[in-house]
Amino acid sequence: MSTGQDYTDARPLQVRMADDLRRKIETGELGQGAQLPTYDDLAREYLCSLAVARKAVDLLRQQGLVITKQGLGSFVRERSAMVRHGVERYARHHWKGIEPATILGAEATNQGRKATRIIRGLGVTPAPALVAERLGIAEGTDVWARKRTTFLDGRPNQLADSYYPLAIAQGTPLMEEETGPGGDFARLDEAGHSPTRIREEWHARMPSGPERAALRLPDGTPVIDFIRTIIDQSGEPVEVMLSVIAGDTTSFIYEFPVPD
Amino acid sequence: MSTGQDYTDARPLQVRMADDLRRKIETGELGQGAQLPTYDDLAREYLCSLAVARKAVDLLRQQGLVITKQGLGSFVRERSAMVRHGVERYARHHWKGIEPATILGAEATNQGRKATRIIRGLGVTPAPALVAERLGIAEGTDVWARKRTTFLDGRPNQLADSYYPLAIAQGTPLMEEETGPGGDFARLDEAGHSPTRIREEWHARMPSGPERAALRLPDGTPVIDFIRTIIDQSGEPVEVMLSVIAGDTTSFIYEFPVPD
DNA sequence: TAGTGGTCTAGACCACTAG
DNA sequence: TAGTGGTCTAGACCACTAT
Repeated sequence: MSTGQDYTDARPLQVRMADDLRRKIETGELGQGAQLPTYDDLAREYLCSLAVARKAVDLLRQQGLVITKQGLGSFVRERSAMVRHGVERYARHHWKGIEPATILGAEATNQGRKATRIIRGLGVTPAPALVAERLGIAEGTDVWARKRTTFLDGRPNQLADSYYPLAIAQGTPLMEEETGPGGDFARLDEAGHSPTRIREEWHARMPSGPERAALRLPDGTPVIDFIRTIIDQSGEPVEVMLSVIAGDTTSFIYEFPVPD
Repeated sequence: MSTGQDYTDARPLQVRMADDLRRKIETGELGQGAQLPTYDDLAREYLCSLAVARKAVDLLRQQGLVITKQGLGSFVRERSAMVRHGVERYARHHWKGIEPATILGAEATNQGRKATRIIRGLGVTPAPALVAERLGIAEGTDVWARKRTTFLDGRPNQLADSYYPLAIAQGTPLMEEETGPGGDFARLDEAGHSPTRIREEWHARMPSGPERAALRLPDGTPVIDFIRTIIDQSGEPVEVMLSVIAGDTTSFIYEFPVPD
């Protein structure tokens, strides 16, 4: 066969084609950004129908290796620059220092990126179950919600919804669009609830259709379901953030002592 | 139209069908494990070809919402039980206590799961770049590698490759198949390199074909690329573990104080 | 306009499962 | 055996991009 395939290989043709292409990508024969053969070329080369050639490329798209552009072609996906989220991003001096900034803003700047954000919603809402559990209140209790989308260098990378007990947010800039220098951490601190401990819980999953659209995710890109709880000096949970984070532009680093 | 679709909806039919099905899953009309309509049913209902019905279900598979079983049907995917990895799993008393166990073993037992593992490889190997950087040695320097696959309740959930500087592993049970009670943490401790700090770095991505096969991952399941560095009492890195973790059975929890 | 990927049809035949 | 999903063919036509 012209492809050099072992004819005893019983795998479906579309899988063999995908593996051949994947090998070329991994060896660098097809470098980042390089154009793949067109569907027509693949169909000719492998003596198959267009549908099969398409399916082969689809398999690679689902692995996040390839992107397709209508009218242009299929291309080896380029690795996105990642923001690294470290424990250090929460350090007091970032939000309580000489020139206090938001957590994300300071971190992005440190890594040469630009963070922006829009407010998607602001108001009283019944606490979702995940929030209620962590705030120690009944599901459906009214809480203050602050929903926003954050962007890195113009690309959306996070759908972040923060929830505060009403008694804590009441009368503070947490209820405003702009929370001011130091962001929510500084405002909680001023309100007598100094952020003292952080709990982060997460797992990875594939995005739903609407999430893919909202985060403008390429094919084959997972998201992180992320829950952050801020705990104050008396051990009280004062904010729960539910966040969906674009998986291709985000990495995390934790460093901590071995517990006893 | 029989489906109640707005005829001005310009989205492709396959997408509308997928969204209809997704809505039924999210509202619970199609509960976990419930069978979806067959491709034939869908094609009849939406007056489309089988290929389009198939594509609609494919979209949901890629989101991890649906699994298909040849000869049986398509089903709403059931949420897998997750192991929660917390900072506490590294606690000294787990590997240095009365009845020392492996980190993973102790954690699984606590959560009512059963952890097993096989050794995939054991021997001297040139250090990969990711390892060399973190051990502070030149890429390609010989190190001791210990590659294993871990299982939870019989399902593979992690491809974990640990690398040790030769001088540290030499003459210790780290070179054996069985590292004994307390695992590698206890052996490092005995060798004068007490695990003192942990650094964990990770991001999410889609698995390659071989990884999907090795971890027996359903469609639409991401993996976590996970790098763990163990640092001893003098600040020296003594082990780097490169791991690929099944995303659908793993969640993480970190809790830590806000740094100054 | 030519060339690319995207959607869709109308089939054929194979592989697997349950009864 | 009947019914399901999986692979594949051989087209048609649309949407988008570059020139």
